[in-house]
Amino acid sequence: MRDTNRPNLEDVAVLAGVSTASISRCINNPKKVAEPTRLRIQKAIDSLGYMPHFGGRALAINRTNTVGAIIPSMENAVFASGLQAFQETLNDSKVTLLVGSSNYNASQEYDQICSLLSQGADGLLLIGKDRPKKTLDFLEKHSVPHVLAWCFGKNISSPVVGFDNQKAAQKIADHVIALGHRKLAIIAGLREGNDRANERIIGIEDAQKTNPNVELVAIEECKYSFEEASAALDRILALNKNPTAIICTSDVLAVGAMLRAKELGLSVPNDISITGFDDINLARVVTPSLTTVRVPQQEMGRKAAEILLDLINPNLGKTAAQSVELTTTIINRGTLASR
Amino acid sequence: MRDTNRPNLEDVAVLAGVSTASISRCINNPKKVAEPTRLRIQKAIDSLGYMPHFGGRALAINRTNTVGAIIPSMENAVFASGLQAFQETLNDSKVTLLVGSSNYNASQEYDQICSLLSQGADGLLLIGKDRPKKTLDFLEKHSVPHVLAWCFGKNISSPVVGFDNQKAAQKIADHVIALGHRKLAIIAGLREGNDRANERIIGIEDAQKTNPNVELVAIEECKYSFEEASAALDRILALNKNPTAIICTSDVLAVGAMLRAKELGLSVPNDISITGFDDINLARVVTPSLTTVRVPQQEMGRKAAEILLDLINPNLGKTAAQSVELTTTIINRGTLASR
DNA sequence: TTCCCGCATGCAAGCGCTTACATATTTTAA
DNA sequence: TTAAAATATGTAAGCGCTTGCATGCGGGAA
Repeated sequence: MRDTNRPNLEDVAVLAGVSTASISRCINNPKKVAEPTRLRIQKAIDSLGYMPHFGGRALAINRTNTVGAIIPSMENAVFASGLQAFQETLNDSKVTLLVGSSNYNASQEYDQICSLLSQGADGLLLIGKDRPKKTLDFLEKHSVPHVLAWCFGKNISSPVVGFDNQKAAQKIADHVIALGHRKLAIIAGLREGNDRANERIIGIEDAQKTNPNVELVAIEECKYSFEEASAALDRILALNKNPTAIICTSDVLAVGAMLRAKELGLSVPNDISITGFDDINLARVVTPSLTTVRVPQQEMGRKAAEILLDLINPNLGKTAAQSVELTTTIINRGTLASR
Repeated sequence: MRDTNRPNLEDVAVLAGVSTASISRCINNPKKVAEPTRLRIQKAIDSLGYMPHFGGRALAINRTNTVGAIIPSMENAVFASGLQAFQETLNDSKVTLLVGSSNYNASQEYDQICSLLSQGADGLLLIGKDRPKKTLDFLEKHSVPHVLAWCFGKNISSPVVGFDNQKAAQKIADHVIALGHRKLAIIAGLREGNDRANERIIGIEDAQKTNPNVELVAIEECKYSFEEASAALDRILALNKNPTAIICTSDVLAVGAMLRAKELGLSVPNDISITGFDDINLARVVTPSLTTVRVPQQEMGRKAAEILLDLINPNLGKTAAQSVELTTTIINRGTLASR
């Protein structure tokens, strides 16, 4: 079904009085075509407003210069700036980014993977390292170039760029404990299919275990929204165990808890300390501002792009794509007091 | 260059013992193929892990079932939930979304448009209505189906779904004035190439003009970041004109100003009132929470998707794609006091 | 029995682009 | 001046998929 509206190589060729091959060369490898011809071709292209047809090219070279990223959610800004950096780095190499979101759901992620690959994605950025065998097999079977981000670990067969969630969580918990807190509670994202949430919880538990006089009075899981975090705080308080600090595995949760604490007339951090995770914009804005864990978002995005590009372009002697571990930093602000 | 890794229709056809045509039909129009055959084909597809090749299909039907959206920025959450709704609505129709960002820059937007169309986008979502003639001509020349969002207006040749920024800004300004404020200042985004910022300023000016005893002491433009808004507030205060209310054309700016006011020991809203625009998450979180203008983000996203889908699928007698005007609401919270 | 109709399937062209190979032209070296 | 090499351009096949048309088959009506 020829689209008469859209000019194709043929049209340009006729107008420029050369063959389609020359046009193609002129576009992809200008030095292979003589100067005067190139000028003539360029003029024809401009006057027709010609744009190469993506599908045609994809078919011919079996490559799309497109990669996909599947993030759990676009809602909270957790992945935004990492993704932005990812995209910018790709753009520098003229690679386009396709974004999908999985809604923290493994089967939706699987569907998105299929969809993005059908779309022709040459490679994929995925968040986290735990996924169902089905997904893993699929990636393997089709030998899909991919990078995992927002996590780290040995013995992962895919290249990874991120940080050790468990250690990072342990670090902030240790910090809280060092300040004298002895009764802690956790508000975390749903662990199901979310290794980051899971590892962060484990990290906090690790910290508790190495300090026998520290008690972990509650672990509440909920979705990443203010409302759910509010409710989680209510549940924790209803236990009457009086934790002095709530360690949240995400800033969104921490802020939700803060909002609720304020409603209840509890002072943060005097009555109760709260810590976050991620250091998104929100953290700077609440009062008092949130003590949290800064995650190297931009660096992850950039690095992940570099690795993925390496993976896709069987490279000019460049070093093979390597996993990289980045570090997190505790950002001390106003929601964590000593006891 | 045959990719031997990836199975194609031929492979499936051989395995299932039918022709490629049947496979194709089975995928696109299952009822055209007999039950037993379909089962056989399905089995072959599954066992091979076959996925249709996007480029091949795009070439054959001249359609990609992909649309592009170009938003000014991913940074602040201004467009996030609108985009999310847009995407979800598209997904329901099995259409994929490609996202680009223009960085509030007309020429970057132009490049993105080219890039997305090259990628085969069947249609485009664009933010705002003012753009250079070059861009307009391009869209026209290639008769690109597109929808504009986040704005409204008569005499726009493209379908639009959004609200009247000028009226909305006038409304909040009127509201501020009705509360007794007589000296106002504005912190706005950069007008250059940003019709929303521009119209919002004009709307505030309109309100001022119809109230002769109201003075507009300063209009400061800056980028959408806390830091820039802080600086803008400093510049306004340095004028020593003592405005009692700062009307900001975005929540990000308002929050930036609030943060700075707090640093300066100014109480909001007692010493100075501040209003925002957009009603993003941030607005609920600051203390006091931000009085702002709620923008029907989700509805815009959804509607825009519906219209775009209409435009792309020359439709089954459905009504032609129509512009729709949505309304904004003033959300009274804690940063606006009466005088 | 004959004829026709509808259904399931196959055949093959063509969508726009790239590229190996062939051909024509120019440059260089001897 | 001539042969060889380098350069510029054209020819045509093929990438994977869809679809109009042709074919074959079985069942009902006459």
